[in-house]
Amino acid sequence: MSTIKDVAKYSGLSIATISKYLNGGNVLEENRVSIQNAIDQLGYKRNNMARGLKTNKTMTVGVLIPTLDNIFFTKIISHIEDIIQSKGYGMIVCDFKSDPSLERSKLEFLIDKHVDGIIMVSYGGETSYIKELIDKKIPVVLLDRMIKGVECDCVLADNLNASYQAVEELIRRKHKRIGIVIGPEHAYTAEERRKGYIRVHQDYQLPIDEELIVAGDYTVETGYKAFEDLWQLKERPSAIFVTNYEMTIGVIMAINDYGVNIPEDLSLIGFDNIQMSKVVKPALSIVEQPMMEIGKTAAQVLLKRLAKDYTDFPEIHRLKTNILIKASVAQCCTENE
Amino acid sequence: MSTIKDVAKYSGLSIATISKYLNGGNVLEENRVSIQNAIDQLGYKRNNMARGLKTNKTMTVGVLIPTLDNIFFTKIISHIEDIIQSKGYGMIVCDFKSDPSLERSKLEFLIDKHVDGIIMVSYGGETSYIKELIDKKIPVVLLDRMIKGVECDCVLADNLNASYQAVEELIRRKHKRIGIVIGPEHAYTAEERRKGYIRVHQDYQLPIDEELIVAGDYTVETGYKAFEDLWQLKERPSAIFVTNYEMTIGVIMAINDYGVNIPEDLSLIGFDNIQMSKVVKPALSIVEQPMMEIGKTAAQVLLKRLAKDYTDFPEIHRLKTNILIKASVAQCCTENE
DNA sequence: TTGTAAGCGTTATCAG
DNA sequence: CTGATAACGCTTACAA
Repeated sequence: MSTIKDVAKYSGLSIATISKYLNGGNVLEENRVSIQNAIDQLGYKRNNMARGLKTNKTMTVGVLIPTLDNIFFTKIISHIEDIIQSKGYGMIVCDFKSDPSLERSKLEFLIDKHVDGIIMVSYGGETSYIKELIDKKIPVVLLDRMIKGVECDCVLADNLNASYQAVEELIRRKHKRIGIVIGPEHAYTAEERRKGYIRVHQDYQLPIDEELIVAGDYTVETGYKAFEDLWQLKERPSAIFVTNYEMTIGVIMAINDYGVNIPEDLSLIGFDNIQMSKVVKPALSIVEQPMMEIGKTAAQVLLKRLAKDYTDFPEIHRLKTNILIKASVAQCCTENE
Repeated sequence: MSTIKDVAKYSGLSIATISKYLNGGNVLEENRVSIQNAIDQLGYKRNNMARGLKTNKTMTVGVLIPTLDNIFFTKIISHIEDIIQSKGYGMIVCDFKSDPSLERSKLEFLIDKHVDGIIMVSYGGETSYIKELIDKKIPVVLLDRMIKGVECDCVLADNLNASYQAVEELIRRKHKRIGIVIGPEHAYTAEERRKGYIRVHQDYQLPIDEELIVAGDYTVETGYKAFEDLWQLKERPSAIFVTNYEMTIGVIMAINDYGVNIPEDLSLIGFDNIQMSKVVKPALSIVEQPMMEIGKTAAQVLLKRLAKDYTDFPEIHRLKTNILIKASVAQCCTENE
């Protein structure tokens, strides 16, 4: 591997001049040519480690997500990669197996790797993490969930309205007993989605039966179980809204096992995976989060901070979701009225 | 951030001694204690960039996959991350949007980032890439597909036997006209799966009708279209084997649209996504690739090379697939006999 | 505009 | 076992 020194020798100029050229400084046209020629001949490539040592930049951003098994997150980071790579940044990916206790050590790993910035979704929600990062002057963008009591850039879906709209579609179709499968109690997303459920009931002056609100922990298994809980109620719901992808799968598995007919016996709205919605029969209605927009926005905000632009800090982007109503939703059966 | 220098001052020892301690050299017990104490007090963390400049290692490995939208690849890299991180390596992820023309530039990006090793799945299959890497002494492990004419470590599923077994299950159930939806012509995986299909037909002395072999390009759309092609045949197949996940989705969508009953009208075996197989009705039979094993094995082989251990080079790991027969497969309808 | 030279924080060689 | 000291390849004052 050739170095600047080699290029200097080859072109008969000094190291400093080469460096200046490399960094876009002013160099005599004549010299530009001979430097570029030397670079081409030698196949010179700048050594990013040496550069980083000097500039204290690695040109990498850390991406910390709960799991790589979930298309919601991988779609997002796919778009993050697009954006940051166009600016020369690489993306070091860590997942913490959805285990908040791993979150900490993975974050530390990223910091040890001297990433220039971090995009993360936090399950732990500990404010101390972020404060530390801010101390170290490492820009952070939070994804999917805010952390209470911390000033931090954040990009997420408008979960409250997503939930509101989904349930509203059901209410408009005369459903009165609407089950909702939400996430774990401490999760920000779950709280928002619960609020949406409650608000739309209030707005339409429908009673709220706490029995109909079942919490899972965003896994397939708890989705399955949540359905069972709802289905064994004395007064069954006539519709169910499931608030994440994994639990939607669990619910559908349970529905198949219990021989429930969709939408005759039950209307169903799921979450997040547009592909699956087309594969199951009847076609599944879903609430779709704007993964691409989330990823791109997060990357752009981080890039902005990386460029030392701290205007509008903290930026909170609450992106609109999209709802697709398909055959899995029908007018409510009269028996429930 | 404190440096070795600070630790040296604090402990009253020299930089060289601290460095030796840090790298596991022999240091007087007395000094060990005071060094460690200094480190703790100062919160010293080794600067990996400076270290890398010296050792010419970044402690990162590049991972290049066709797309982050595909659970097959993301599951694999999730396990890669597990293994390499336990050895202190970070993972820089790039996807090339399934576009072979992007493959090259992404690979270059990774090289520019000075990754210590690379795990990649190549669609382009250009031997020059790999040769370059070998020139640069960067270990590479190929995933999912071999590249003809290149000596390189490689980890993949035993596609030929996977295909053989799936079709064999169908043959055992008296199917005689078995459609197969394979990948694009130049793809290694597609060729292997085609070979399996042909070999099992030969072994069971069944005629091969080329009409029944339809190539897609591993996308949902071509899966849909492949089904249409098969279904409009004068003599329809009584069973279909689809050889990747995306195309399986496409086929199921088409099956739903065409109102085909599974397994009465058609037996079906899909590929790769175990979750989906449980969600659709009737339960889908699938061939499952051992993603975890693929990821872990690839990471281990790379780690071995990174440790300068070149025994058994090149290692080819052809991992066994698993076949799950569920309700989507039935005995052949008599009408086709 | 160009060149000299001093670091950035490590590792590694070689005396002591 | 320990400590000066010279790299590693680059950026950046500062001087010419």
